[in-house]
Amino acid sequence: MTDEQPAHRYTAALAGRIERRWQDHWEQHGTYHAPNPVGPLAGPVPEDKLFVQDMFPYPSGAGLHVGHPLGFIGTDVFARYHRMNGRNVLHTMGFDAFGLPAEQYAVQTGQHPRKTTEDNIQTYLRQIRRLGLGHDERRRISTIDPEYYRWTQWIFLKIFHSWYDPAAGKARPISDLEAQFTSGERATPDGRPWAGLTAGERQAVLNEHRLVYLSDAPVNWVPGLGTVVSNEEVTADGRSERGNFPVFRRNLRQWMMRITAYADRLIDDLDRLDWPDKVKAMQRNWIGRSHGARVRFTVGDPQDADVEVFTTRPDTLFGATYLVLAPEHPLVDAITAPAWPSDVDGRWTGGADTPAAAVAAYRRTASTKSDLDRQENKEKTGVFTGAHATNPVNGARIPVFIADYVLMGYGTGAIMAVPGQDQRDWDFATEFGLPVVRTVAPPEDFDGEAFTGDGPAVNSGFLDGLGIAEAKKAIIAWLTEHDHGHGTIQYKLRDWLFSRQRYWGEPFPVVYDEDGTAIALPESMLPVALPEVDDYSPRTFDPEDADTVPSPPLSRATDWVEVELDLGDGPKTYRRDTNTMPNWAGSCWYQLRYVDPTDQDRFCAPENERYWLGPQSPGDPGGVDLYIGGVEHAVLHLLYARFWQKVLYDLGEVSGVEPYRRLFNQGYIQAYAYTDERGVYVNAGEVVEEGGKFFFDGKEVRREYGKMGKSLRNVVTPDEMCEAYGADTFRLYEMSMGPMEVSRPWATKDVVGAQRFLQRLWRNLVDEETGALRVTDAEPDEATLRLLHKTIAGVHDDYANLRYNTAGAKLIELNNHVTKSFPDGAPRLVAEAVVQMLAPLCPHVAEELWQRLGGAESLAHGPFPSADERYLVEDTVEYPIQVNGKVRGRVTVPAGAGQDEVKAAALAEEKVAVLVGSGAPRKVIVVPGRLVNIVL
RNA sequence: GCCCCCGUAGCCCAACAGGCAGAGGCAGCCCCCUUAAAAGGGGUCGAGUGCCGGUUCGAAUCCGGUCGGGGGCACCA
Repeated sequence: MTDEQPAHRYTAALAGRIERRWQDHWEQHGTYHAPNPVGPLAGPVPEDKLFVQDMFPYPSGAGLHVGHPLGFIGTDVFARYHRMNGRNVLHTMGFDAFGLPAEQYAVQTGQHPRKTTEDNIQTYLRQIRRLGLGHDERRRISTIDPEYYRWTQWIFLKIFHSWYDPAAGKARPISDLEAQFTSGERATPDGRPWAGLTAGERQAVLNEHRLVYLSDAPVNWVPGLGTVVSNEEVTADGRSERGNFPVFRRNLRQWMMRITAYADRLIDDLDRLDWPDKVKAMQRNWIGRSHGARVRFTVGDPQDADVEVFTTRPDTLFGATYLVLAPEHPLVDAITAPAWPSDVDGRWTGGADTPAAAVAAYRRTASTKSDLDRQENKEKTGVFTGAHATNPVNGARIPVFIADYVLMGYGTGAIMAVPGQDQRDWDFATEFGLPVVRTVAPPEDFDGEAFTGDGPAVNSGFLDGLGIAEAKKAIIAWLTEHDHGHGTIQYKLRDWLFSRQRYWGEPFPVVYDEDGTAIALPESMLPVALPEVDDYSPRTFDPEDADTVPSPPLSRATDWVEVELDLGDGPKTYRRDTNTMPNWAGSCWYQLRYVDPTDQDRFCAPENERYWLGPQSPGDPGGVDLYIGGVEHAVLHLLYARFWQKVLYDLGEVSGVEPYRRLFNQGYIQAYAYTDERGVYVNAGEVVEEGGKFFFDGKEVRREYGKMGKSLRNVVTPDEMCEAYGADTFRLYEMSMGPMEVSRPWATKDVVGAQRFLQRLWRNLVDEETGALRVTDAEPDEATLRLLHKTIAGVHDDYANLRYNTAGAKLIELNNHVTKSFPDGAPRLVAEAVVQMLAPLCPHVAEELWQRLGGAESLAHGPFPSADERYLVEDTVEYPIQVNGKVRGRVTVPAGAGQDEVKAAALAEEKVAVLVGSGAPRKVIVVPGRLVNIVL
């Protein structure tokens, strides 16, 4: 059938030939090479630059489906548009190739992860090359390349050798801290002079301050993965984000990064970013800053201990009728009374004979509950410790409980319970028969339980009558003055757990001496290469078995682990750290390496960093000009990368405080999937629709909507689309489906619309039978010029604002006009402009047509047409005339007509005149250039 | 439970800062080309904007409520 088609029709086959030709051309000519100010990639640089970046892809073994390139094409169109308009555009793509998925894929396929990962990268590169993305391929990087991770390790060392100086509000070299201790400017923790401490003691003191430190705190242990993971990688229901395995809290010695030191700056600088509000909100929420106070309660009869609580509502202190400690709270044993008071409430004892027995039993039950159980079951439980505390503000004697609704991990692990103003406390108080004292007067008509709204303080002594805000101030001043507490800020954010017990990651540039002291390796020993091992598979465990311990694969590489080094005091034997970094490490700084991918001496030359990523104006945080990716990294990658950027900024290594100035979340391409009567997925490509029902192989199937994936049997690949329609058609279709940020269903049957448009456009310029150019030297008429310039103006605006769907529509509209008005071929003037405007969306066919039109050079660097104002202003305006808000007629008046003129013309219009009748209208509204509304 | 976003022709989507509901594509229908067909050409049909109420001369657009869909957070003191 194809042999019947005209020889020069723009078919998939022709598109394919054109596309391959131009892809080769671009590669050979380095069309998308963006010059740097200095270094190996230096060249003449225009002042006006643009750095566009896609979120670091992981080269999956499954290859791409049509959803993946959506963002890549989006950035490419934006980059091409700006490149055509004269800017120096940096756009490239590398690979985030370390990490669990790569390792799991390798284990599955029985091949070394380096092999599978590198193969996958090749597949990926082949797939994205076919899409015609204008990448500077000199800047391809991969996190698994030792020349890349050498600098990841280098940054780790920088962070390790730093501490956060709260006084300066920034990170400083640890040597500054050491100098402060040496000079006595800063006292040692126990007051001894610095010189009096042993070397080990000094290191221990410094380690307390480092931004990277080893910690024995409880961490998230995932036996099913054989590794620990960070808080950010644990889902709300207490399972691992990857693999969905149970997560257990265990004390393990692990590397942590002190991201909490940056909590305030990470929140405050969000205001300086051009990011979706949703993502900002998620980060604010994750960091969870809350202002409140710490209050000390004396516990015991007589005084045994001070229990400190954190509260965001210190103003309600007079209403605290009991205290609650987390079951794991370290003071519980100390305060638990030897016996119940004689009049103890039966509900408080848990049926035990002594408080100690009750506490032990309660702790046992609590520890067997998973986080999920705790969350799902919001019934309040707890037991009385037999102890009482004294409310510092009024001397009231209040009982102390333990209950699992108080979490050890937040605040101080202890609360003052104010049932009158807190629903959780209300629920507990109701369950246990505890008194309620309202300290904020609810409105008259309030019929709820705890009242959390604002109102005047009551039952609160010197606070009475004050609103919440003033009462907080007053009570904090009182607590401070009487040494019962102080105002404070609390964060939900925890330090970042930075080690993994996996093979496929960056090794730590750290060794341990015979005492087990961690020693950072000197820069000269970087990179610490990942050793080749036979058995790289992680030791995983029964996912439910909490009592297992991690066993890093690197610990089995004994001849790598034991190493003889001269670290200053002669050759000695050390043990290497056998953990690897989390896969987030590589993506924390990759934009810096894109800027200077081949620099041997530094992770990025400062001149290049300033040019591409530096602040552009006072107050500008700096960063990538447009960063496109999915919303799923809102608090993982994006938070970690911001943290590293800030540390590097504090240390003077980079000029901007933020890595990504503007963030844009593209939507997802989703797809229908179909299941048969057994619930088994059937090949979605073979399902047919009939009368609103769906059939596969003649049998009705059920339709569901969601992701595209192998197991759902609904994957459509860009390769298939390029084969069947060509890459330009595919690009155009993806960009036409809707606005970039909206998720939408994939519909292969709709792709033909994009292809028809390109065929029509091609036909307007090229004779389908002979291949000859069909462009004429005819002067376009006025109407065509008006439409042309209106289109140019609109398309500029659309491209600049990522509205590619409407840009495409405007080009179709213009082309339709050309088809109708110029059956003998397009006027050259119009043809050239159309081709130029098409180029960002469909670069191959645009290059081809441009060349046929006589363009000597690639269209990649322009020209791009600009609109002539002359054709944008109309000489006449058609006004719709509304009568009481309904359109009843229309008049055409000169564009310069005054309001009175328009009004007169409107009233004279015959249909309107009939409606208005003889009486005068009550009101006539003339909206200049828009419409007339007559109110009767 | 709390917070955020979205509901416009059969489907995907336009409509800038309240001013004529339709730019574009798919499907449908008609016609042309064709022995025939369509991934060809030309044309055409099609919703009053989820629902209720308010503000306004005028509401898809602003406000309140409600229903439906999607997302985030969730015993964080």
